[in-house]
Amino acid sequence: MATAQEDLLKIMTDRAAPPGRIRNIAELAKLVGVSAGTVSRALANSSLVNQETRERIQTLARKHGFRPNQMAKRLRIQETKVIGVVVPLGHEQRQHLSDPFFMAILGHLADALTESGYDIMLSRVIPDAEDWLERIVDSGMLDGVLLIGQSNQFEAIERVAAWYKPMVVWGSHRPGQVHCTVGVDNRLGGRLAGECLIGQGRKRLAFLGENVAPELLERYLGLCDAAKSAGLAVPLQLNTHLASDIMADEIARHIDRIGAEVDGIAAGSDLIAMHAVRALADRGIAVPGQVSVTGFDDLPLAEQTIPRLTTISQNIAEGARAMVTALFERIGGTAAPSVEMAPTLIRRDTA
Amino acid sequence: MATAQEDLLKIMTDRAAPPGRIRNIAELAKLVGVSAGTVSRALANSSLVNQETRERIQTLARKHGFRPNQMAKRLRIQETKVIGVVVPLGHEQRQHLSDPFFMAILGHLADALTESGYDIMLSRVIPDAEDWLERIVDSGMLDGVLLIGQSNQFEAIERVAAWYKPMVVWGSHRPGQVHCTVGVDNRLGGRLAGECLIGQGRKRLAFLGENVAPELLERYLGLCDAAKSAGLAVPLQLNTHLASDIMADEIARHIDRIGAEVDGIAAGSDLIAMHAVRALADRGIAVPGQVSVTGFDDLPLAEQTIPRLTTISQNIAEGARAMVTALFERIGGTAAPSVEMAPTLIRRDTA
DNA sequence: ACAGATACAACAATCGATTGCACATTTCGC
DNA sequence: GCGAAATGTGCAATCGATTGTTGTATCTGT
Repeated sequence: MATAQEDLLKIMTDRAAPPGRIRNIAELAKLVGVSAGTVSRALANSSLVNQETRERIQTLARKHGFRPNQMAKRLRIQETKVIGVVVPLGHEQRQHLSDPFFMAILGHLADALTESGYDIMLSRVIPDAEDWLERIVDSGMLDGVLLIGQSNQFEAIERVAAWYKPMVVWGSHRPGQVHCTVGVDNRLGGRLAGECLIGQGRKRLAFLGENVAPELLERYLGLCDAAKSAGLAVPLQLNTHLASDIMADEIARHIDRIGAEVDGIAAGSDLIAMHAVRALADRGIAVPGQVSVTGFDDLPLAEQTIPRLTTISQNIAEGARAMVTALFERIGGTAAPSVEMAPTLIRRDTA
Repeated sequence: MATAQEDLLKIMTDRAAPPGRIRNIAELAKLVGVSAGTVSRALANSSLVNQETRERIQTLARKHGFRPNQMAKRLRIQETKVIGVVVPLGHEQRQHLSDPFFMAILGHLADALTESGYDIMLSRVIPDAEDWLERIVDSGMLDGVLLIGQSNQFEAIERVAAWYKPMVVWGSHRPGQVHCTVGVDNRLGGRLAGECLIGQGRKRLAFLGENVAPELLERYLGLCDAAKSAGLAVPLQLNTHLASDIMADEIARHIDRIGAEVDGIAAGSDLIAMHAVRALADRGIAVPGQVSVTGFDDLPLAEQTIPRLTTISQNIAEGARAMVTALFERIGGTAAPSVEMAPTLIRRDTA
């Protein structure tokens, strides 16, 4: 006696396999009256099989809604047409995948990859295990890997890059590194931000961000460069987490604490800048009247805030294209080099 | 004589397979001196194989950095542990994957799915071919599918849902539909927005959005309900595209055209609302002084704009969880029903 | 009419893992 | 010391497609 649950399951299973449904090439072959090999070739439109038979097979396949199993195909072909897009969250486990910078670049990557017939496998990895990257790269499911950000995993990335070539990383390029990166010159970017602030007559600078991820560290160093050139004191370094929910509070506390000590803030990202502007506005501090603020990234939303964000542009679209191009070259066997793009200052309303 | 290119290729290939590298279970088996089956069981930590042998195999595997090919495993197991997350862009081909609403929900889905040990395959589909969804569902690569939005593909979704059960869709629920949706009551949401505007004394309402996707249409109808109840004229329906770059211009033009005719704007999404506020501010029209604006979605950034957006909250996090829960039930064989969540008004600064 | 070329299609190996079944070796009870 | 149970391992089939090789008609030219 079947239970209601079993009945339901049965119904669902039956539906999932309606009477005429063909599950694999062998079944279709039997139906048509040819061998599996011929069906395979026919579906691939190979000229090795008679035009007439080919069409007969194709229409029958269409009629029954048959599509060859990709898993099997890819196992055989040894090519998956899947690219892994990975966000390592080493130092910042609470950072969310919905981080706007990540999402912006993911969008462009998705566009570029789908156009080339690749699928995207998304992983948000918290590198708890030592071999997190090896596990991804070695899974046999991916033709290549794109890493968004280096986090604090520089060594792990280098280790894998030594033998796994089809991998491109968004981030900073250190001299002598093995892995292929695409990114902007973060130090120059930081310097541009600093020069912009200094150009507005700001003298007491601060950097709002963190110093674990190499990218952000470099931005801070660039800011220091600018301050030094102008004969100003070393800018403050204020740490914030990158998870959007706690970031707001942290920034608010920073603002409360530093108060009038600072008149120019270079934020590590647009998101951080937005929170800072928000916190300043809440306290009646005019931006850019009393304090100037710069962002970093030039996300689409930097233009939509009120006031509009002055920021350092990363040209994310171009960066994504560069990553994909480099990756394809590497999949093809060419040792594509790293790309470093020049950041530009986008002057809007906050500085 | 090898060319430089070939040399490079050779070097890279060699590196990709360092001397001691094990490529499959058979090789490892030979190395250990047991059969492939035993290795497979050992790596799965099966108690069927002697503790000692098991450990020997495991340490050897670790030493050589061997990891079984997932593609082969999944083909055999008939379970992929991959969920497809698909954005159909039927009526709005230019809409970008980086649409903030999509990104927000994707982030939460990614969190929920990775926690349960599933990978995510991302597809941004422009449904040109009739059978786009069949192709995805039938690829044999996915254990289940999550669709973000129905676009104008209601029929295609219904057709597939008739036989493919492990699929959950974010969107509106029409009476009698087969496919399982999770979403808010969009009509009620529209009504709430309308009531909010009317409560501020607004009398000449407009809806900014489009009327092709069922979700947005329902929001407009809800707004109409509110207007009718209050004895006001039928609200204007102003179409905009959803691609962020053209949206800005379109909205600006709408604002220029309707000018003083309208004093309350219910936007179809937070993004649209932000652009509207921006356009109004650019023209010196005070928000909410002269015109009130409501958004829809309650994205994280709705709270970060200045002024903060008054909006209808979708509770995206909860929605994402509901989608994943329903999907898992369906994968397990239970016919999980649709979920309709209640939207709530979040009163901030723009209305 | 016959050697040789051409066109199709079947056969079987292969991709790399999993797993039911059979078989061999201990271990144990009595 | 013998049969039964327990334990551990190997063999071979299987998942579903692709593709090199082989084999058989059919066709071409002379």
